[in-house]
Amino acid sequence: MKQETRQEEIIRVAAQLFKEKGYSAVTMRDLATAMNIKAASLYNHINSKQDILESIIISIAEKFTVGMTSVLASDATCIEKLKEIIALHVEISSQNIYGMAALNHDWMHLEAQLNHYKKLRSDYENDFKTILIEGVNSGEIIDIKPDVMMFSILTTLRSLYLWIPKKEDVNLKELTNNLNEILIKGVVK
Amino acid sequence: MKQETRQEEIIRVAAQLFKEKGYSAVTMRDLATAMNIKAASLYNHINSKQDILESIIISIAEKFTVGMTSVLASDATCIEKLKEIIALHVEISSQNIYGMAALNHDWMHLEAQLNHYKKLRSDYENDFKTILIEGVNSGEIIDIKPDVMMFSILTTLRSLYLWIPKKEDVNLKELTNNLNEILIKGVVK
DNA sequence: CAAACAAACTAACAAGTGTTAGTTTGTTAG
DNA sequence: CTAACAAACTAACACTTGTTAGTTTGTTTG
Repeated sequence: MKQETRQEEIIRVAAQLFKEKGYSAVTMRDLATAMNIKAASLYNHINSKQDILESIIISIAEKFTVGMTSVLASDATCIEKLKEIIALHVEISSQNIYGMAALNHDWMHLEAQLNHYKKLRSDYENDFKTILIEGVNSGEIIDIKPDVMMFSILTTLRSLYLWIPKKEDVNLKELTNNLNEILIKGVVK
Repeated sequence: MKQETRQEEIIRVAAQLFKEKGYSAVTMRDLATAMNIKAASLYNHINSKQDILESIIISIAEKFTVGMTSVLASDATCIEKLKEIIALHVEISSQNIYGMAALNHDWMHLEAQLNHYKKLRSDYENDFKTILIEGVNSGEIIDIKPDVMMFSILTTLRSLYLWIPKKEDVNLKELTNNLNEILIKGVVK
């Protein structure tokens, strides 16, 4: 277990605060209080409030990009690729609960990195859609607008952070299995 | 078509701004600029920034409560009740796209009405879960944790505002049908 | 011991915040 | 015409914001 630097600690605590109130509503004094120091002291470790947001969001967004690249590379069936994506979201969300909140709620407050983030996101969505379209063409998947399917599945996966149990891995495996059932086969018996 | 009062106009424009940047990041001067007046002039029509947020969120939350009450009253099957809930979300979301953004992102910035909102939300979720549990008991619905099913379906429905087409009603009917398929029967063929 | 460093501090700033007070303007009703 | 009113304005307030400058404190290293 690598020791956390003071900077990483600040970013981690900031993400927790961002989850509760959002980036804009969290002040540097709030963050300092949570760290038990004064606001000015934060600047010994970080460059700006904006930098904190960038660190949180971009690092997670890039994890998704890496994960999607590996899903695309596999020669699994479309349904299996979907399951891999579901597992990817459960994995990343469970390990970055607070960061996922910032990614979902506060990406629009990015400045220098806004376009970078947007590109990562739209590439990800395009890859996702491509997988679905292949499934439709091969007959694996129902012939409904891929946009709607992607939206439906992806918004559920993106909201996992709101809901995921911080408990043991057992529950995460079970959650993944349940999501596989629900998102792919639906809820009807 | 009832004429919109100046106050309603301010609240409508505020909701649009809130959708883009969130409640905290929108200043009264931003809102005033969007209305082509000075910030102080807003206060001839509204009491406070907080009041605007309350108007937006509570009015929509209560629409959902009313809708759920009517779903519960029907003697339809569980699957049909689910479809009614889906239709309810498409209806309310399409008519309150900006307001839904505030409801989803900024409810935590409510002050006096925070507890009221939370109660409406948890009652709604309990009613939703009750419907699912009935479906599981009657064998209509797969036997997976109702919490996970509710979470999965409800987060998709709650995010509709991000995605709904502002186009014609035809598309809304089609969207509703597609969501019925995807959320209930899944995407697999 | 002395030098170096990490990490805290106090004090302050310029800009921005929601909001109030009091006033002006133009339109509507008696 | 005048009284009433809706709706805008200017000016200002007390407070909060992110951030900088310069300093102090305690620990680690040569």
